[in-house]
Amino acid sequence: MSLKHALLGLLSDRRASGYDLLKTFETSLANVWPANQSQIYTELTKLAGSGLITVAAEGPRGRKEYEITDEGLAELRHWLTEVTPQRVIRSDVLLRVFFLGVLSPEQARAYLTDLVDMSQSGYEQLRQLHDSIDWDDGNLSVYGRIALEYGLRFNAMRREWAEWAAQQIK
Amino acid sequence: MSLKHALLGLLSDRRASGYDLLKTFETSLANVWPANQSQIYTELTKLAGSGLITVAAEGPRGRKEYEITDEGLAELRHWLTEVTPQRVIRSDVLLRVFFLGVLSPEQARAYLTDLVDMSQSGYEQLRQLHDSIDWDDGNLSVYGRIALEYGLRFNAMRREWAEWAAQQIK
DNA sequence: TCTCGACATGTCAACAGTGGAATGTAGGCT
DNA sequence: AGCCTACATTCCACTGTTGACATGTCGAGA
Repeated sequence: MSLKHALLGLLSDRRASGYDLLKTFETSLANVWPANQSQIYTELTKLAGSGLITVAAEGPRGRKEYEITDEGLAELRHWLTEVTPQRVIRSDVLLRVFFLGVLSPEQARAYLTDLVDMSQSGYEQLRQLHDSIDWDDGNLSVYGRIALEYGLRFNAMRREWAEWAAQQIK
Repeated sequence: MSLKHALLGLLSDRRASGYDLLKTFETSLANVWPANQSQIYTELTKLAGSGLITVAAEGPRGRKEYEITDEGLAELRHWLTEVTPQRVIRSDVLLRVFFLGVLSPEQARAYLTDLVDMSQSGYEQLRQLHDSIDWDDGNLSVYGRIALEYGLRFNAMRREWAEWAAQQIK
């Protein structure tokens, strides 16, 4: 159900078309809640059907600009404040760790050192992104920076863990 | 496709029935790859159909004990060594952060301090689990401890981040 | 002996997510 | 004028996930 709220969240900032939202998902939200084209258009139609958003304007090429309604904003606020977040995150990265015993110690270590690299490059990518944005002191900047900091810390943590883990294998 | 590999992984350690596997998912794998009963039974039937596992024995109450085949083991090894893990993890926790601007600063801060608590209790739960297990030096112990350590570090990281983030809000 | 809880499996509808195909338009460049 | 790219949407088939319902058996203890 989170795609719905991701779209409401983006539309709470500014009105946008499906195409605009698709671009936003490809860039800024790609690391948090990826979504593809078909999913976004389908969800927008559903959201408009239930009155949480409306078509505010139509443009060239059949472009439909959606705008959040009061009802949609209420739903977004409800989700933010009342709905308890999921406690579990499915992680195929970690799932593999449980079964590394079926591999040779060398192969298992290789998996973990690959994770070190993956985390390192993830970190650097986010660092670059961080430096390329000129942060003002608006809401989007404040919360965007907070989310980005999470990504940096997460990758740093995972890197250190994977380094430690590789050493644990005799 | 990871449920498939989770089941293969568990069966690579020892043969088990759907019911056994269900119990394992409820306890040890619940934090990494949750799965419910219907999903597990459906997947086992599919796996048996494609020859990756076989019914090795039948017991009382229609119990079917599954065993991994050589083909299944090969598939598991392939997944562990060749298939590159997903880079993105969907996180509704983090998604909310992007949109905290629609709330008052007090409400936004409350969300973050709730995350502090959630992370803290997650940490303590894992710490208890860690202390309640008597770790030998078998494969399952080695990799189980590594996975658990990940959970501890993750929760610690998230806690510190959420504390820092709450302070960023004016 | 009876009953109840744990054991054990199967099925189905609904929703969420993936990937690809199809279709067409507006505007900028040569 | 013609072409190409970016803009823009819709539909479809398939896979994965959730939750509920249905069904039945074994064994321990009252």
